[in-house]
Amino acid sequence: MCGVGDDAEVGAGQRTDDEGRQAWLRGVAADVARLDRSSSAERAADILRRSITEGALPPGAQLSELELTEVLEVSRNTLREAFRLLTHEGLLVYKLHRGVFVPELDEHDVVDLYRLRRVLEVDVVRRLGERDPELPATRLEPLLDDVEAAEAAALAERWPAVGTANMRFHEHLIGLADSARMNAVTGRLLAELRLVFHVIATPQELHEPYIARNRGLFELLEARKYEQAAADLHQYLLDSEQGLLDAFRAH
Amino acid sequence: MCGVGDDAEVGAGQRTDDEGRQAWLRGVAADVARLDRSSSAERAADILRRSITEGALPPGAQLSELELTEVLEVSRNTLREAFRLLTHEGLLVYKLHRGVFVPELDEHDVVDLYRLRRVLEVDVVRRLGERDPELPATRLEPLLDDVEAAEAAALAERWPAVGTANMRFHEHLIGLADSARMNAVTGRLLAELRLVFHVIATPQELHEPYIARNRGLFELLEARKYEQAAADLHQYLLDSEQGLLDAFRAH
DNA sequence: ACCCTAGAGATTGTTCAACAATCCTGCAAG
DNA sequence: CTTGCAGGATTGTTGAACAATCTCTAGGGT
Repeated sequence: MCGVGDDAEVGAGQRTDDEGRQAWLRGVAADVARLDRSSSAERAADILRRSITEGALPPGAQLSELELTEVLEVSRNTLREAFRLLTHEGLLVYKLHRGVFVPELDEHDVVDLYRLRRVLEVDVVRRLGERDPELPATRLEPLLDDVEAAEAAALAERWPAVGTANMRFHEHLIGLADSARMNAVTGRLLAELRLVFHVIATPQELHEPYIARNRGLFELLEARKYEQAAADLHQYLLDSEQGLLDAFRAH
Repeated sequence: MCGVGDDAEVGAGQRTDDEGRQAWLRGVAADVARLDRSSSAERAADILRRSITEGALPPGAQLSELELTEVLEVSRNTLREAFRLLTHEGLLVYKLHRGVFVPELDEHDVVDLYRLRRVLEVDVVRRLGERDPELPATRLEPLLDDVEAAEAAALAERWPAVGTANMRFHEHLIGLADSARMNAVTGRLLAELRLVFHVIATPQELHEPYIARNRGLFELLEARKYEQAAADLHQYLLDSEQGLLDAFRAH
């Protein structure tokens, strides 16, 4: 999920026939990379990642090496490699000679995370207008999918699912910039944010207001009103930050 | 260098006597942390990091496990842990079942890196004006130190040293935002950029023009002309990017 | 009753040796 | 020229062992 297929980057720009072939090649390459990845360590990391992001391992929890080697059926060395992977995604922290823990983020971290979010997301949207080939409509499709997924999950009152759909929306938003490094930063950023969500008791109030705002944002992008979209997004993120901080102070 | 002493953050603001003591305590704590940290793995990573940033290990080079365990006198597992550390700093890349390599960045990467640089640095400078307590003059001292270091190194015609001083300048610039995550992102970003410098044959033309511009930037900050500083910095980074790309195309 | 110190037990940090899986090289066959 | 197949080298993973450090508890001193 983090840095597997980043080095493909084919230098496009040929006949449409070749382009189709290139796309197919990239697809296959991505599939292969997904199958034969570092296996044990990454597989263990995948399981732990899900446990953390889904809240099974709450912030503050310690991860015992001995215990997890038995559960995950990997050796201690491999497990420690998985720990390192997650550490650099911000999902675990090492305390020397004491072990690994799920980090406990505080209000200061929320402010820090949103500072970075605002800078990146607002800039991406604002500069969408200056792109050389006008943004093709197909690029916006993933965003629409996320909006609709959030709306559907809200109808079913599955609020955690709403949260992940909202996050995917912002991930895809950053993706429009075609910047591998922005994607990486955003990936880690949202992972940390997810950590914050789990100490909040009321997921509904936290996520529900932003379903409609995401759709509004999508429509502005579709209409190519990038400046207004950027302004909206800026206020959106300020509100979201404030909501999180308020929920935090309610312990 | 990446995630060791991030959790210190002493809540400053006392009498000058206490402040001196606090600073001293922090210094000692940092030294201790530097000594007894994860030891083997981080120590090995330090050596490798220097070898890479100083160009002894050029982009494209493969790092053999067997060879390095003998040179660094650590076990293979510890060495692999060091590899992981450097991988997430962007100084190494893993290729499954093939080993670790010093990444070879291309023009596309340069564009990507500068895209992110511009967003972050320009935003930091622009928002310096809105801070609650006006920026104390002492916060700018590290920047002045870097400017003077670059000027001194230029007089001695030590161009690589000029490059590192310039980078420190930008690192300290980002530091003014007091954002742990921006600092982390910038650290990795500049490390990757340093990688690019090593494939360039002419360090002088690359670094010299920016010594004076750094001083100009510093003076604008000192005069609290943040908007103009941001505009200057934006153009500065565009020029720097163009210079790098030109040097690149000269093979 | 309180503080400090020492030591036992548990956990992590590191090393070593071995085996399995995969990649690269060169060569022979079609 | 391409394809298929050894053989050697390198990486991926394991398990056991020992050293270093932390935590917790019990005991002595004030």
